[in-house]
Amino acid sequence: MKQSSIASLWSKASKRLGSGVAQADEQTDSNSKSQTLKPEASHCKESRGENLEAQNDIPLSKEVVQPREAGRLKRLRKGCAAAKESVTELCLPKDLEEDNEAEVPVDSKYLEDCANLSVNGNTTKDVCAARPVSGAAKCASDRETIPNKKRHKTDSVENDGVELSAEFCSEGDIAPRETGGGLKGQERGREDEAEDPLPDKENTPGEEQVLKPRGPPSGRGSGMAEAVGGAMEAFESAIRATASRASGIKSSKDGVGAAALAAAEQHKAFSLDSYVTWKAGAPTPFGFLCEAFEVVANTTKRQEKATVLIDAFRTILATRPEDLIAAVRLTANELSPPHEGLELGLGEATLKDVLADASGKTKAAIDKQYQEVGDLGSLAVEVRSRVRTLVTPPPLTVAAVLKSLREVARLEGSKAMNKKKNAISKLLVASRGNEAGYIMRACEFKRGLRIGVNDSTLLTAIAHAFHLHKLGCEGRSLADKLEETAQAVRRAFCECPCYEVLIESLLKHEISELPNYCHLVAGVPIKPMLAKPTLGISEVLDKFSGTEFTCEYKYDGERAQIHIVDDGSVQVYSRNSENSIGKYPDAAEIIKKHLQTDVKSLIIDAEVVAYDRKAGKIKPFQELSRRAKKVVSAKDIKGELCVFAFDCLYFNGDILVRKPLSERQKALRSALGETPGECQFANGRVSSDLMELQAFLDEAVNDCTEGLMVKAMDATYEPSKRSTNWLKLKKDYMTGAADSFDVVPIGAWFGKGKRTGVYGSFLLAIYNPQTEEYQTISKIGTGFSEQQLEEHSAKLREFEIPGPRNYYRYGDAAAMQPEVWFEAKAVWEVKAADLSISPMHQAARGMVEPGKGISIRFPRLVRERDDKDPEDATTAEQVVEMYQKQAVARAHAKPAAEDDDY
DNA sequence: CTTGTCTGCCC
DNA sequence: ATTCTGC
DNA sequence: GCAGAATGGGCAGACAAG
Repeated sequence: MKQSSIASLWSKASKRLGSGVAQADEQTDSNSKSQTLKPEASHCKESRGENLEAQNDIPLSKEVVQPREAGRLKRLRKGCAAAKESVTELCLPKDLEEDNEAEVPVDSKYLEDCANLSVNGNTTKDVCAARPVSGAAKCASDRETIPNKKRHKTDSVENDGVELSAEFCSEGDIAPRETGGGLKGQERGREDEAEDPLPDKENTPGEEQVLKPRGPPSGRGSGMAEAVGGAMEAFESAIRATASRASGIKSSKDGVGAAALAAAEQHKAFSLDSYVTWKAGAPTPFGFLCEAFEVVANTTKRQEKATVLIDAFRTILATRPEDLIAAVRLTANELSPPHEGLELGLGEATLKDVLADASGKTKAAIDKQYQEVGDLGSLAVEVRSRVRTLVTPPPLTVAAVLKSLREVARLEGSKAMNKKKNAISKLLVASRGNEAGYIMRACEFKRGLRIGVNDSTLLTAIAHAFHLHKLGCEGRSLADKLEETAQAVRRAFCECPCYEVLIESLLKHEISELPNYCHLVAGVPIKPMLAKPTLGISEVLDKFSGTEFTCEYKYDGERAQIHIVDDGSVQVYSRNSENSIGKYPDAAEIIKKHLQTDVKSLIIDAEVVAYDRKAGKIKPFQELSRRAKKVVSAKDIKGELCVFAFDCLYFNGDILVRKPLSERQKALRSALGETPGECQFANGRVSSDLMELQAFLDEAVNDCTEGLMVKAMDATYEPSKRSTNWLKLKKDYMTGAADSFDVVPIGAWFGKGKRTGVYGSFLLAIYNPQTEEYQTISKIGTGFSEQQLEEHSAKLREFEIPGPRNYYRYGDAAAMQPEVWFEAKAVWEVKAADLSISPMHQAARGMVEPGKGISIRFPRLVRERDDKDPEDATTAEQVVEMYQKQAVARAHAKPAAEDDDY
């Protein structure tokens, strides 16, 4: 049985159904409606109703849990109550009824997947396969080598294989747990906290005893499903207890001090038994991770979030260390390291389709519910909770979920969307409790998991978990040691941003050896250093007073980290570590051509910019973005470019990241030569004189760049950090220096996540007195404080009209149809960086380019203009004027090569 | 075949 | 990209 | 100040729909 995970069943079913995948898929589609699930049995109704009642008040995450106004909460309740009326049915993919085997979480295919994520020749394979050496880890993992393995496997077959094929109502078991996971659970958590602020070391004894079905399986009956149901309650309570203990920690002003110390104390109370309620060594249940997510999502305290994750990871380390990579991947909300380029290919629209299909509701109904709930995750949980499945597949495991998602990502070709949708439905069908929600969120890569955890927090948790697991809580200054490990792990990840490599190294080797296995190397992109926005030259001088600094042009192109690997090959990586060699083969050639003779390996940081060599001028960003992403031959390349290099991170085996900028600049100049218009060093100047800097900034803007980057000469390169050692200075940050517009909000979209219940974005229009039209110029969604957003939402609600006025001009694409229309009343001042010819927006339509309007780049709200009427809004003519001014400025720019005057 | 929608990734 | 917010 | 989560325009590419 090579692949028996839930996801792989699809392909098996395909084979059964027909000779080819595509054909099978068609059949699946046409059959799916007839595979409708049994309507809920009437005897279940009551309990389900209760369940719903409770659940309505229990959104998945904190954003929804804590609406800022009572009104919003009311709306939410109302929405859910309405939804409750509807009949639901779940349409299962045809093959599911036979999907009753145990999942095999770490099978050979999975190991292959790991191996494919090789970095730098080091595959993950050996490590995945290798057994952890360290003490506690020994107890767990190997089904092959660990003595009690055989028993486990047998159990697993019995439980998963036989029992689950029988029809039974697992929801009955799961439902109360969901209730616990939601609002009631929260209240309970708070009570615990209040009554029992000091943790008792035994960890919620009563509940735990009841809920912990360890030891031999309790017969073939409830099997795995029940075990996991029980387990979820158990680790839920344990995790909550952890969280509430951690919440007692007070942060202190003196740095690492009190908070970290208190947290360190907490770690000593960690008890594996309170978490592990599934079979020792068995695959880590996905529900376990979701429960941790839930608790993490429900606190805003960073320390508390970390503690919960640390406990979860420690548990995995102690029971099934090979699951940690998958758990971390899911927590990081990535399918693979970014440079692997694996994409899910599912977004909001398609996921809503999945929910519509699964619930038997119309898309419109789902839309409406989504609008009220503001989160596809909670929506999925809700949908799943009142659907009864004929057959309940075995519980999901962490490894199986990740594997499924990766398989979804690999699906392509005609009908791919249907296949993807089916695969997701299958996961949803197999989900219990809040799992459906996190499956959904895992699919929303754009938005992330939204539990308040990103790389930085995650890395800390990984570091602490490994430290505690391997080295225990011993030592006098645990907090300091933990912090030390965290720093080492963060640094390792910065230089080698691949969780697979990181975790394997930590599993396989001593923590202290991490730098030997996880370090900067040509061929693996590192996270680029970022800059802080600043409001003006005086702020820059202020921040850098006393330090030497340099100013460089901030070119408006695409960030490119260019690697020369030892074998002479060249790679180009984007700001987000995507491999973009396909888009910039010419940049790679240019760099090759400019290498000095003794360059063996190199990593430079640069901006590639669209360029007109004949005119010797920089072209706008939009030109660059028109390039094909995958150039087949040199003739496909659209437009010339110039590489503006500004940093050097690695040179002939020397890791320069930790050296000061001054030194890195020298290295850069010794590694590369210059040719104007092909390969240049960023135009820079060293000065601390306000007037001189002002002049340089003006020059930069005149030369078609965005402004200046200001960098401390003695600073190291801080990967992925938006450091105050790099400041960016753009004209549009400075009040008065930016283009601003007085615009009229004529429509809006409902907000998601923490903006649930208010509008999330607005459609803005300028006024055209000639045509007497309001013409859209952009949407806007930033620049509001929460309070402003509430106020504006409330005010505009009064101006709501059923449809657009006939004097509104807006694009006819779906994305340009607001969910709500307004009378043209309010006037807002909006700031922007640039104007562009727009395929969507209608401002000054036809006045610059036939059939096209004008739009703005980086729009943000400045303030409301109470003093203006809508007819006083910026006019089409004024927009054209601004656009022309910008175009003329570009036309008059000096050739860039000529100002390289230093 | 063309056209429109969705997604991901640049900024 | 820009911006706001709780820690 | 950090870390996280809201949100923008616009492009290419992949599919779906017609």
